[in-house]
Amino acid sequence: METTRTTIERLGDYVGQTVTLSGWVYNSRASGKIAFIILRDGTGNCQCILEKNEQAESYFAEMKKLPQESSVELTGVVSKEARATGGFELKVEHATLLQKAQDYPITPKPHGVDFLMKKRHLWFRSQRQWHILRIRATIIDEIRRFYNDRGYVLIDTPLFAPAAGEGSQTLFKVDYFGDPIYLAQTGQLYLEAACMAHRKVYCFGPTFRAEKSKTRRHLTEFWMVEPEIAFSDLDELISVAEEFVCSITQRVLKDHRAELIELGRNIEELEAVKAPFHRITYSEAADLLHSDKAKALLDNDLVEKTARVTELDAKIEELEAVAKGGGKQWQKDKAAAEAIGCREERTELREQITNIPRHMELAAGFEWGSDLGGSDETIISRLHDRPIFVTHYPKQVKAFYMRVDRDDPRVVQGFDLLASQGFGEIIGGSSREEDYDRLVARIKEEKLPLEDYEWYVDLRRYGSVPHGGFGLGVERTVSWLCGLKHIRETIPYPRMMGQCYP
RNA sequence: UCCCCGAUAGCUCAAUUGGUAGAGCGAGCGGCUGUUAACCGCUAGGUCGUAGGUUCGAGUCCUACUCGGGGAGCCA
Repeated sequence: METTRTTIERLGDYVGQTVTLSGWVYNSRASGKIAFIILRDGTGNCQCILEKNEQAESYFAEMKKLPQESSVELTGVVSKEARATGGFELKVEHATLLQKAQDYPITPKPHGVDFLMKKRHLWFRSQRQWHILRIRATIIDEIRRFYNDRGYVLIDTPLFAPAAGEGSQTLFKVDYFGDPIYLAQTGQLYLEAACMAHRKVYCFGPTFRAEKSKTRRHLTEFWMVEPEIAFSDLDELISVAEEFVCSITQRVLKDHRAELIELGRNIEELEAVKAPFHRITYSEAADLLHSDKAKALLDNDLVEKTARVTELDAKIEELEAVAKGGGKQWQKDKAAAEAIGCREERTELREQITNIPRHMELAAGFEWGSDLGGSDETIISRLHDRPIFVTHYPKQVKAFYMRVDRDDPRVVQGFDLLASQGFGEIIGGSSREEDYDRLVARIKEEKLPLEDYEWYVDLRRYGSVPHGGFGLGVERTVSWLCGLKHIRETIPYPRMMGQCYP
C-alpha cells in the first residue's frame, strides 16, 4: 500500500487525506472494540484511533495491547480533533508492527530521580524531557547566532590544557603520554590571545570541573560560551552580557511559549527579563545581605513554609482517613495517591526549613572580603525582579587575571550575573589586567608558576590593550529559562559527582 | 571534606508507642465503541540496602558500612 509518509508536526497540511506515520507507542487505552494509541514520532504526539471492524481484523487484537514504546507504522485519514492532544487525530486503516517492545520501565506514573537517571537513555523520550532538550537546542542556536551576527569570530580552544588554569585542585587530571595534563575548565586565556588577532572572538564548548559539589546547580561536564572583546571596558562588557541574555530569553519566548507553559514556567517573569538589568556593587550586595529586607525575606519564608507544613499535616491526615474509610475503592485510591504527593512536598519543605536558619546566619554574618555563597546569591536575586549584575568584588576572591580597579585597589573590575527567581549565577566575567607589571605581580602574589604563563604574559608585551569577556553556563541558563528544579535535566547525558552512567 | 535526610514488590509509596509485610501503577487473564495518568473484576509478584547488636519478639531501637537525595564550601 503506497501512501504519503509524513510526520506529526506536519499533519495540519494533510487534513482529510490518507497518510502513513511511523513512530512509537507513547501510551494506549483500549476497550472492547476501540483502541486509542498515542503515537510519538519524534516531532510530536498524535492520537490514533483503531476500530474493530473487518479490515482491522488482522491487526486489531495485537495493536490494542501493544506495550509502551513498541515501534509501529500507522496509515489512516487525518482529521482535526479538538479533544485529542496535538489537535489532530489519525483514524487508522492499516497498521504494521515493527517491533513489539519488552516491558518499558518508565511508565506514565511518577518515578524517582535515581531510577530515571539510570534510565536516562530512555528518559528523554518522555514529554517533559523532550521539551527541555528542544529548548536547549534553541538556546544554543541563539547563542551562535548572537555572536556570528555581530562579527565575533569563533575560536575553538583546547580541551587538553597544561596546569595553567585557575587552581589545579578543581581540574580533572588526565594521562597525556605519561605526563599529567588537565581537562580545560575555561578557554579564556587562549581566547584573550585570539582577541588580539580578531578583535571580537568567542569560544563555545564543553568544560570540566572536578569540584566535589553535589547540588542542584552543579555538573562536572557542562557547556560554556565565552566572548572576549578587545578595547572594551567593564561597562561595555556588562552591556553585551545584558543584550545577550535578553536575546536568548526573547528567542525562547518566541519559539517555545507552549513548551514553557507545559513545563509550568511563569511566563510573566520571563517577559520581565528586559534591559536594563539591576547593577549593584559587591559592597552594596554585602549591605543588602545585612539589611532588614534580607532578614524579612527569610523570616517570611520560614513562616510561610512552616504554615504550609502544618496545612499539609492536616491534609495528609484527612486523606488517610478517606483512604482507610468506607468509601468507593477508586475514591480511596485517589486519596492515597494525593497523600503521597503531599508527603513529598512536606519532605521537601521540611528540608528547606532546616536550611533557613543556616542561610540567615550566613547572610547576617557575611563579611566584606569573602565570596558570595550560593544562598547569598539566592537572597540577592530574590530581592530583585530582573537579573542582577554584581560588580567590583574583592580581588582576593577572584582570579589573578582580573583588572584591579584603579580608583579602589581593593576590588577588581569583575562581574557576575545572577538570574532572577533565585536561580543564581549564570555569568561570570571581567576586564582583564592589561598592565604587564601589575599582571606579573598578581601571578607572583598567587604563587603561580610564572613559566607556565609566559605565553600569556606575552600578550601584555606586544600591544597590550584594555579587554575583557565573560562566560555563560548553558545548563544553568536552560535551567533558569525552563524553571527547572535541577540542572541534571538540562543536558542529554549529565555528568555529576558519583554519576556517569549511561 | 563537613552537616541533614533516606533505602520495604519491576516502579511510586504505606505499615498507628517493637507483635502475622500492604496499596496503586506496571505485568498476565477477562469485560467495556470516545478514552485523556481511562475504568471494572481476578492472578502472580518480597532474604524490608549490607553486617553486627539489644529483645521472648525488630521493617520499626542501637553501632558500623555501602549507595542515593539535599545543603555548606567551591563554582557557570
